[in-house]
Amino acid sequence: MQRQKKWVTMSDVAKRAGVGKITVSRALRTPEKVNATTRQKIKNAVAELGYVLDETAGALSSKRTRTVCAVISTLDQSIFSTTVDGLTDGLSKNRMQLFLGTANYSSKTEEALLQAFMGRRPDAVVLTNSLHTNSATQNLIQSNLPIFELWELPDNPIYAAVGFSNFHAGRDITTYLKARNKKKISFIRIDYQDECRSRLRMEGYCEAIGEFHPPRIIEVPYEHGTSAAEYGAKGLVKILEKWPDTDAIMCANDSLAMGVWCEAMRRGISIPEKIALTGFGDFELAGAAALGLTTVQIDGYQMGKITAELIHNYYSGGIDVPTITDIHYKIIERHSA
Amino acid sequence: MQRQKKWVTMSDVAKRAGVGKITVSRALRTPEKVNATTRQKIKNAVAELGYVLDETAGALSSKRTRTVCAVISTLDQSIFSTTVDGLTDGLSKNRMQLFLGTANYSSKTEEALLQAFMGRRPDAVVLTNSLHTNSATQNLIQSNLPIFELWELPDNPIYAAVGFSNFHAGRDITTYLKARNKKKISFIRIDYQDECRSRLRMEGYCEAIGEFHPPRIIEVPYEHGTSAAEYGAKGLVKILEKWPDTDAIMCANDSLAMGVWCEAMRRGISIPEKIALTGFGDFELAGAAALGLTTVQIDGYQMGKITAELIHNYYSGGIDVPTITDIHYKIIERHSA
DNA sequence: AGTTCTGATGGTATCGGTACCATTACTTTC
DNA sequence: GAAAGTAATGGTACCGATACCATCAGAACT
Repeated sequence: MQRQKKWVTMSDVAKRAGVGKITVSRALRTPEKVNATTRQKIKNAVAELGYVLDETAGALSSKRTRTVCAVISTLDQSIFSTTVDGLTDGLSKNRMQLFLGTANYSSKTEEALLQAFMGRRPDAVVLTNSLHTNSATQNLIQSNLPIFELWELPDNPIYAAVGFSNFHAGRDITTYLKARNKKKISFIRIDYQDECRSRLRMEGYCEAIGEFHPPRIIEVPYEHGTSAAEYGAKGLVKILEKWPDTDAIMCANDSLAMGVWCEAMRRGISIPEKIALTGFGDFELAGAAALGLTTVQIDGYQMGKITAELIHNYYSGGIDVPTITDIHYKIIERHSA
Repeated sequence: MQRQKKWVTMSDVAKRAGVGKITVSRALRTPEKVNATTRQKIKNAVAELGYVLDETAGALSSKRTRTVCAVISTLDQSIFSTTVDGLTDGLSKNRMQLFLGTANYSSKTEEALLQAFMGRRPDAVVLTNSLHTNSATQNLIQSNLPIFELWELPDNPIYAAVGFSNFHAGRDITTYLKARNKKKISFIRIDYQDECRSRLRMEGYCEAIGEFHPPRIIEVPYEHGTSAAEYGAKGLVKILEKWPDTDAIMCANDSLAMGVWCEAMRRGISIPEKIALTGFGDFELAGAAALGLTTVQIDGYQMGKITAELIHNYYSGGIDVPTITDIHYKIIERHSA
């Protein structure tokens, strides 16, 4: 282990510029409150010394860390990655930074992570896991921090939610298939632990199917190491066995759909002629140059960016943070259905 | 804006447990130095008051923030996402947390981000962009912090590198194709700004091709909004025009390969019979249940985890951090080549 | 018995900023 | 012309931990 650099302090800058250190602080935080000449002197001193303001110390005295903690299920192959991009971009515009942690679809891990994050005294907390332990929820409420739940719109957000209705999305894409004269529609999903969003899409499917025909659902519990595409491929096989007259398959996400697609290819089943296929998420592989998959598009980047802005508003005062921010979704019609 | 919660402090805990606050600090940091009875009293007081240690204050006095700043090109559809998962997992084991920022393949943005991150006084910095501005490099060196460059092994790391040789990987997969009796091998890559890794793979390809035949390279500058699959599809078209006798295509990443694959499907070109295809990265879409793509696998999660451990070692003393940590890569043979 | 060592604990200064209040000079208002 | 207001700056007391040194009791050694 090597020695830490001796950082230049604000007092050093103040001495060099011939002013009080509080004036240096003001020149950096609220330049408009400092005379232009003084400001220039300080600016020069900062540049000459290579001074970088210590946010750590600032946080302690101002009781604002300008940090946000986000707990994500996982980033790997994940719909949340663009949201994190949006968050970091949006936050850095307001001199804020993001602490990131991954909870692996486990609300127990999420709880432990949140505990550790509380020690960082964040100004806000962002969650993408949909289910939390009781204890975690209690701690979050008691922290009195603005908590943002993303990628769904729960009935009772802890503080605020930014997302869309997975239920409605599932319902609408089912309706889309019915409108295209599909008679027998099956649904595939992976059942992740502590995760309810794909179930909500499924419930939307059930509602839209209604009396049309008995629901045809393939649900597989998630096992570590198995890829979504694999579940999709196996799902198709099961569907062909159980319900050979299926003419449309809805997948709870695009990766599943990719598995279905490839398995169909291997078996010489043409999509969409024999079976129509839809996904969810509009991943890269769904694009026209790739599978050309009809799917549901959600602007995850925007969701992150909006959340960052809401956090900023919360601390700027004046503007109330809405409990629910619906960013909507869009059905993207492509070749597969 | 609402009022912040009044946090419980260490003094509150000390009062409640009937000890000095320094003993509380010790009980939490180095429990073995505190008598078991005292420790229990403190533990009770902590639980009763719901105390969470303020790392912000601890950082100021100990001059160790227990944070790491990572600048990533992007997380969206990115090879870096598993690395970030590995980093956060590895760090949280040692009570450290990750600050994340995205630089969008621009070294200018990276420089600005690093400047902001320096204000957080991190204990280490992790970079995945391969190219940095001069000024950023200078500042990093002067910071005297351990800097970790990932996903390549540069000749002169700023401090240390954890990764593998993209050059060798590109060379080896070319050799793999030659060994399978491929006679005319083309290469496709996207030219990202401030990013050199896929160029290194290409150089590996060139070396392995040698005198075998003149290099056949399709390079397209990246434009925002165009997906890699799209570049792949267009790349195949160009190759068919320029070099109709091509019997193998190497793609600089799996997303490109997906575009090639799908375009080949649409044109009735069979893979691997007519054209063999390889990718890079072993994304989910490459798996056997999906495309069955022969590709190069890199354990990005492990890379992040190892980096977290190196950072821990750096501060634990004793163990020197190696300048180069080669995590190697593996050619995964599947159906496509 | 006197000296030294170890284990357990506490007091005080300090980390590097910002909040809060005070001061000064100069302008504006009635 | 006195009172009040405003712009620019500075002094001092914190924020909530940890570092460093001091203290003290009891064990172990000479």
